[in-house]
Parts: sequence; structure tokens; C-alpha cells
Amino acid sequence: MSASTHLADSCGPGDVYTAMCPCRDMLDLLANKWSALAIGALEGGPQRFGELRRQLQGISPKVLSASLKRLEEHDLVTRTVYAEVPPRVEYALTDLGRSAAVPLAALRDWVEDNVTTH
Amino acid sequence: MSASTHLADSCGPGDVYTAMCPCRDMLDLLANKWSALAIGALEGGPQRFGELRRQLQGISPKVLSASLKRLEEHDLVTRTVYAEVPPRVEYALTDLGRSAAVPLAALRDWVEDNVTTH
DNA sequence: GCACCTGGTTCCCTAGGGGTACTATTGCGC
DNA sequence: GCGCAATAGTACCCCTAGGGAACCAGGTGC
Repeated sequence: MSASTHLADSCGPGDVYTAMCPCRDMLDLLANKWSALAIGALEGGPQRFGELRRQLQGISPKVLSASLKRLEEHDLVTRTVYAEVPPRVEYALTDLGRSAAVPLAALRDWVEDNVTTH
Repeated sequence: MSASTHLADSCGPGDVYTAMCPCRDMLDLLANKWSALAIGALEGGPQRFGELRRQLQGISPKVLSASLKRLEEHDLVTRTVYAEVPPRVEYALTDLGRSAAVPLAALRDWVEDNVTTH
């Protein structure tokens, strides 16, 4: 069924196992350490760049910037710049992002529950 | 594991947001395109190397081999070699792997549900 | 003038991803 | 006996993504 699928109309019902299905890109984006953590950090409300950087311990500003840019391009987060004196930029989840946050939270929870060394 | 046991104390009950928590490694492993697909492919039962390679469209043998090795090291899959004439190697989920497959399936399903509409 | 805050960007280096070609083994058709 | 096909990788290469440190703009308080 999948092998005979026409590729023109984006693999029909969406199949992450099909190489050129656009949902493969989305999986690649979400199935990523920093994306999963960033989206989780934004679940509690909008956050500034520096706040995210402190929360996502160990991330470098370059990688955080790139991750947020990619999330923004896929309409999972919004970026709002406030023209204030110390520059202020807030990142927030979109509706799509809030929806994606659910399975990602389940994944983070599973990890935390199954690695506790006690 | 034993060497990192004392680290668990520094992040208490397991916190993926803490950089040196061992669960960060597990998140890095699971929050990965190929891991998520491979574990999903194994949910239906043991699979041979070639079967996985065909299911995970677009993966190269090298990357599949490395991914499976990493999953095996983390006790998520087992690797069984049968001394047969055309070599046969079967990969299967462990109990831990089957447990991890649940949130990963939720993630894949979310992706397939939210990218179809174009 | 000077340090300081913020939200990045730039440079450099390395590790891993990714593709292709190649291997060992042995049964099978010829 | 000879070559070929099938399997499960590995060896070799390139190239990008990830990671660290330094740096920048530009306004503000001291």
C-alpha cells in the first residue's frame, strides 16, 4: 500500500514511514531533544530568550536561536519583539504548538519515570 | 549506570531540564527521528535488519546499524543472531522498549494527524 | 566615559548523519 | 566447479548540525 502510493499529493493520509512525506520533516523537528524541551518550557506561558536559555540547561545561544527559528517556521511558536530599552523578545506556543506539547510531555514524563536510578 | 548513580541525587527524581541528569541521555536517544520510527516498527513484533531497512524508508544501513546499537545499549531492543546460512539477525523490543513505544506512538500519531491537511 | 543588560551572531572545531561501495558466507542454478 | 544472489553489516568519504567561546548593538545607570 505504501510502496504503490503516489507521491504527487504528499503521500495521502500522512505516513511518517514514507521518506518524502512532509510529515517526516515535522517528525524530525519534534523528535529532537531541544525542541521537546523548548516546547515543554513554553507550556507554562511565554518566555524570553534568556529565560529559555536558563531553563534548557546546557543549550548554547546559537542552538537555542536556531531551534526557535525552526519551530517558528513550522508555526509551533511565535516570536514577539518588544521595542524596549533592554531588548525583549518573547516566545510563545501557537495552538498547534500547544497541541504538540501533549505527546512531547508524555515522552518527557516517560523518560523521567524510567531513568530514575532508585 | 553505576558511575552516574550519584548524579541522580543532584537532579533528584529525574529532570530532563537538568543538563547532567542521566535521563537527558535517554531523552536524546528517544527524541530522535530514527529511534522513534524504529521502535514503532518493532511494536508489531521482531524484525530483521533488512525488514527494518525497508520499513524505515530513506535510512542508510550505516545509520540503521548505529541506531539499533544505541537502542540496544540502552536496553530498549535486543539483538539476536541466528547462525544460519543467509545470516539472520532479529531485533525485538524489550519490556522497557515496549513501554517507551507508547509515548512515541502518540508522537508519530500527532505528526500524521497534524500534517496531512494541506 | 564605562560597565552592564539583552538577544542574538560569528568563528571554529568536532561528532554524528548520510551515501556509496564493499565484504564474508554459502546455497542455488547452470 | 563457477558464478550469482541474498543477508547483515562495515569502510570510506563528505557535509551538516551541534557545541563552545567570543563578540556586537545600543541604550541605561553610575
